Amino acid sequence: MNATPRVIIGLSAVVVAASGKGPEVLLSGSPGAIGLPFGSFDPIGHRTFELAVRDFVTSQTGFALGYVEQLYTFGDKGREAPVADMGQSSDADRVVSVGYIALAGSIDEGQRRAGVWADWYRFFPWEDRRSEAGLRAIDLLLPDLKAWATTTERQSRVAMAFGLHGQSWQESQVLDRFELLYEAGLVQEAQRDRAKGQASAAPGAERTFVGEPLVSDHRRILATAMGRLRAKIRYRPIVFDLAPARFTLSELQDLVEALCGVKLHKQNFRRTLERSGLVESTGALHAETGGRPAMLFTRSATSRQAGASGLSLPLAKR
Amino acid sequence: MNATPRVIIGLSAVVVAASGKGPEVLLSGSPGAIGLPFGSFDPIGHRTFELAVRDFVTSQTGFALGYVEQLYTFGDKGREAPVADMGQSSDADRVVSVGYIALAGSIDEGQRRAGVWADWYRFFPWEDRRSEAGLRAIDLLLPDLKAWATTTERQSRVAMAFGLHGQSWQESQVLDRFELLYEAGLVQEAQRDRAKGQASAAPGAERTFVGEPLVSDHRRILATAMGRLRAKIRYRPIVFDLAPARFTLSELQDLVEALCGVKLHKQNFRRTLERSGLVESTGALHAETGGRPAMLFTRSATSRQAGASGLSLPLAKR
DNA sequence: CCACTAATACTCAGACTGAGCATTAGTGCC
DNA sequence: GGCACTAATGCTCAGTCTGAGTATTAGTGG
Repeated sequence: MNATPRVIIGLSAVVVAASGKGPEVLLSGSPGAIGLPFGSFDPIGHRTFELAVRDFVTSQTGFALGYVEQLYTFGDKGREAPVADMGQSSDADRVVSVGYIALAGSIDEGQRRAGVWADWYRFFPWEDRRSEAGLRAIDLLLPDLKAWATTTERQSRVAMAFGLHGQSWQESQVLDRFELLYEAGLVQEAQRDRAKGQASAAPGAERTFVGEPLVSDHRRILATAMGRLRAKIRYRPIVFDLAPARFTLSELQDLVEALCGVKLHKQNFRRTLERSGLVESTGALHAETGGRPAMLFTRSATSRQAGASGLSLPLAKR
Repeated sequence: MNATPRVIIGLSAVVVAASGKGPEVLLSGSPGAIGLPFGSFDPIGHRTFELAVRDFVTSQTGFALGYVEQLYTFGDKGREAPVADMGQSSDADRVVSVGYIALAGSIDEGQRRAGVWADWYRFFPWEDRRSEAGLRAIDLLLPDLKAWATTTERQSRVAMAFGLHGQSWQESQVLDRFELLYEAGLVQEAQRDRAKGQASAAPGAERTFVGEPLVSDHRRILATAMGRLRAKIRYRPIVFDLAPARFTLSELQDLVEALCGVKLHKQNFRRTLERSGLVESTGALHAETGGRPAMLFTRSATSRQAGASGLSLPLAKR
């Protein structure tokens, strides 16, 4: 009975913060083996997972987390962490990781420098459709994806995920896109996991991949987090956990655009936002843009109620 | 190192099927200790959780599952299964359970009799707002809830969850409502867990609870499943995994109403459904209702594509 | 006082939604 | 065969929401 391998529960956290430039995630690890912050779950010490996550993130990075939410539990054999990473585990152990997303709010330069933060689009260049660079990333991938899509089922999946053939781009399908790229062997993790499976690490055709890899299945966890966050913006007032206490509507829009990787229609965004009752104007103005000064807003009391609704995302054409 | 308690991963499955009457879930256990089907995860034998779930449900009940989706991983100390349930585990072990929802499609009488199925509203009478009985269940709970809601924060949570004070009832907030009732001590599990914590099982004031309890935290898992399913109906064509291959629009509407526990506006339901392109008419008619015969429909090819959208739910007034 | 830049205001048409009224095609009875 | 009855299906109308523009305003820096 003791011969049965133990199950180790790892907790991984996608800690998201918004700096001036856009969404950033907290990383840990050494160059070449970068990953999300993680810790293993102590069955004695911790009453709930969520408390454990708050605990280890704070002790590892000094950050106190605000909003925390469980994402998904990942247990696929062959995609888990290289065993060496997990401290006291042994070869026979099975690592299961429970992924969490945590919002660290808006951070200042000091806090930013205290941790290792990275723009999340470094790992998912194709998810940023605000810039030419992101659109180019997709153009780079498409030929290979199309070559891989030999069946109509695959073709349809590619079309839906990447918004081809008149399908619209769904910003929250981050995981679908990543899994497609993984299956098609177009992200580095796929090659790594296959090599592990075959034991003989055939070097294979050296190719350059689009987007940086992460340790273990952490890029998959990050994709899950991005997708969840992007979806949740639409039905829960969750942006405000990333925005500063006072903001102009343009700043809020920039934040939402950065998170969702799309451009929004300015006037319509402001219209639905004001109607929603989620924000209320402080009297103050903010005059540092060189144009007409903007009204500063705060989230309203109703936006804090459990069950408050989210934002609508009026896309800008093109 | 062997003194550290092991972590046991339990898998629980909410297997949903639609019989003629409405949504039913598969149960296991003996009278007085009814729960969801569950099995423990074998770290060696199973490559992924999902495969493990399919495996143990099929071996325990003979059912082949269709759609399977991970719900949530529950790990709170104090709400987990009584240790005796888990077979070979010992007292010191920590049980973590990964909940899944599975759709078993539409079942016939034979299949129905082969397993122990129960209308899910037995456990959540207040979730069924189609009938007077369900509305009465809420009336029974409200006085106690209001008595419990001593702070404005609690009052606001109650109002949002149960659609008080002009808030609208959100059919997918099943878990919020259940957790509120748990916190307020209005479901039997709350009393049970408290007694466990205090070791001295004080009998307390014997009260009658609304809705039947389940073993461990299985009612919470079921609530999560119901909420997920109800929410997902709106954005994925998931009803069709519960509906028979051919159905009339009224039958489909009845199914949706049963799942969501609300009444829908007939003409508007049919209108949005036909516009959505999710169904297509077979030529056949179905004339057994005593009225004008209804057209039989099937789900369309596009409804099977990954990324297809869900149904809109036009509520009927009152 | 002027040019410039964002922010904010206003408008309009088309699509979608909630509600209700009207028509139709079966069944079963006389 | 005709009639009452019952669902299913069809149609209409007003109000709201959304996409897309055009227009105006209040600062800043010469």
